[in-house]
Amino acid sequence: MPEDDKANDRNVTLEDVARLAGVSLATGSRVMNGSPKVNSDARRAVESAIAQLGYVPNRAARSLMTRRSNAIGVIIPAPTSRILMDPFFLMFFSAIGTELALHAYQLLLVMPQSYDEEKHLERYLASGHIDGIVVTALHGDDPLPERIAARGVPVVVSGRAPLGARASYVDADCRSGAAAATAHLLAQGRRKLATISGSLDMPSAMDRLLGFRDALEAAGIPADPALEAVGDFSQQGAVEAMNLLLERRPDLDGVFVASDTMAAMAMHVIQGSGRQIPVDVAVVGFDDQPIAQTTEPPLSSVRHPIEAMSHEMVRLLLDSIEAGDHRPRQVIFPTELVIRESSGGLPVTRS
Amino acid sequence: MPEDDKANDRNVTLEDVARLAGVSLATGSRVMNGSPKVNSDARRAVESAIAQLGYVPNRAARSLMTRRSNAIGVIIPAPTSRILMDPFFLMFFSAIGTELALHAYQLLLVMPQSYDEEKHLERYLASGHIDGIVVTALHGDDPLPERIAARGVPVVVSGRAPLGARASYVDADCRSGAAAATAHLLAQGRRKLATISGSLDMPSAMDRLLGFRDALEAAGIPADPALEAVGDFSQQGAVEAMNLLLERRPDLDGVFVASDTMAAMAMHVIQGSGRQIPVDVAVVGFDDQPIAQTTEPPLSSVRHPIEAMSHEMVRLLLDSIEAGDHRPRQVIFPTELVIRESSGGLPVTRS
DNA sequence: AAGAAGCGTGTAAGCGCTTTCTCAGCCGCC
DNA sequence: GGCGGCTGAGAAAGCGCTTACACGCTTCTT
Repeated sequence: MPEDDKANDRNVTLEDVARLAGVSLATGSRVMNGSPKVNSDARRAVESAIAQLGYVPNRAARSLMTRRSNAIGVIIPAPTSRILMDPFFLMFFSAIGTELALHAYQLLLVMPQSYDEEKHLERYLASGHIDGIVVTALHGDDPLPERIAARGVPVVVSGRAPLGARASYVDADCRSGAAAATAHLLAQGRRKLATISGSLDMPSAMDRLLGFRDALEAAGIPADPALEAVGDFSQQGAVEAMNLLLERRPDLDGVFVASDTMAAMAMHVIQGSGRQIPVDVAVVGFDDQPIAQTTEPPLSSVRHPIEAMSHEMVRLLLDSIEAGDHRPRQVIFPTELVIRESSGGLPVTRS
Repeated sequence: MPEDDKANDRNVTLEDVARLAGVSLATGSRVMNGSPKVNSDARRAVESAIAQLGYVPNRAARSLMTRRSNAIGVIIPAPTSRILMDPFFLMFFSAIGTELALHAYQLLLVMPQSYDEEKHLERYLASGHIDGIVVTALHGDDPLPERIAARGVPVVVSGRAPLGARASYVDADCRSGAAAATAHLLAQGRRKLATISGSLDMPSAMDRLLGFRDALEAAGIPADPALEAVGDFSQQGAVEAMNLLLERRPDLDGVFVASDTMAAMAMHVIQGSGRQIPVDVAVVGFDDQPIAQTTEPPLSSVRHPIEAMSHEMVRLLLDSIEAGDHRPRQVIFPTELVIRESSGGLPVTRS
């Protein structure tokens, strides 16, 4: 109570602003919405009144009129999913959230498991509380995006959307990236290449595996199933997969791992077995997350632009919302191989 | 367009429900809000109309009247913060979100970095768009909780709140937990105990270090600064810290690590150095996350009830919101030592 | 010089809901 | 049998905002 301008009983309303600026409510509203048909004197008066009063528009009232919530929902899969534990997600949330805030949209976290029935979730999503939806970490052919899109709510999927879904998606060209990483290992003279993949029911995991095979095939090296192990994007899965690979093919000389998080664990296993990286075994990861720069030795990795992709997802969504154009679009971002010491390539000069 | 009940131009409103049920709007509203003064016949009629029409109340309209948003904001620190990468956070979000959904509240993610000025953030938080706020991962004495509380918005801090802040907090008794873990190592006959701590500007990290020291002191063992290393709750920090400890005191026989994520990494370093766990070095972690059960050997850890704590946070917040009682409260949860193989204690029987 | 056209502004209608106020109907009471 | 008290339900007033519409003023047209 003493020092602060303490919660006023009533918040400042647009009417207060208009009164102070000496204009009508309508003009005040027009200024707030950047309408072009308002005299610059009036605009300035309103703007200064807004600043002076610290006016923040009431979203509820605005929503009621515009039939928009200015909120987009991010659906996150069950927490039991080990994929969710990947730091990748936090970066993703954060990029999406930051971009949304720029457009004065709110980010709502939606947890499907808190709805007892799927119907409830769908109904909630379609009830106008959310202007658009981001769906992540889809397993296989989840029907949710299609269902939501069918109800007229814009949806954008992170990663490839299930075939035939009326949803946009943004993805990285994982397959090419994986192929490039593998080709890079081959170019270092490695011939016994293994891979640790993610859960194969996720398109992104499958793409990375296919890219790995592509590169081997292009080099005329026959595929060896014993050199392919499934991690599930979890740390423990990676440890198990790496142990399995070393046991099955002790003479392997290179590994392509489908995520940096898993790659870091695989490196520890390799080193724990007495092998040197990259001398005995070369390693390339995927995602180019911060951890890639701090492993010992630093980890070569395939970078996909999380920020740019997140921004693109937001752009697609807002476009769709604001233009009312709900045709699905696909955007694929190129990946880039970042070579560090772990793959035995030329170390990049430190920047 | 073909198969679905497609987005109707107009959503179902309470008026539609009331008409179908043959009652007035007011009665419909009373049923929605569980008012006791409504005849059971009328109530049933309304309820069946709601089910039949799939009515979902319009939050905006409701907010406008009640001056509540039925949303609570979770403030997440900068993504650059390495702490944020800990899976702990996802579990935390998920527990909070699930609990909120039960109470028909929404979870809003708020990212401070997307506000160009601190003023904007505060103004936004205080403008009635959010009924209550959860603040996490505070570094040192962040003034934010106090500022927000001063504006009359209920705040609950995860972990100890800065001294003097008018905010509630929920924390685990980390100090006792750490002491118990350390005492357990001592009870195994270990005498050269090291610790890897978190960033010491975080109360929870400091508490764990203090608990470690408490137990040593209680056992009459002099503190040895060379046996204390600071990780920063990151994987890489843990690797560096463990390497440092082994270099400084090659004969150490036990380590207490302030998080399981770090402990898992420390275990790899220990094993990579040719030492056996628990024979040569016993390890105890903190958090009892899923990873503790899948390390090799399984990791002893200090469990704090994330779910229960998250629920308590939500409870405090909703109490405060609904009762209008903004007096700060503190709730401390006890921790529990979970003994697995890594500490050399008796292995628990597999369940 | 009178009407068309355009610009900037104000007036007022509502968005879908909650809640106060009012009142009809019914009980039991003296 | 008239009256207070009680219960349940309806009418209506907004909550703070956007926006269609109307309107006065200036600037062109022919």
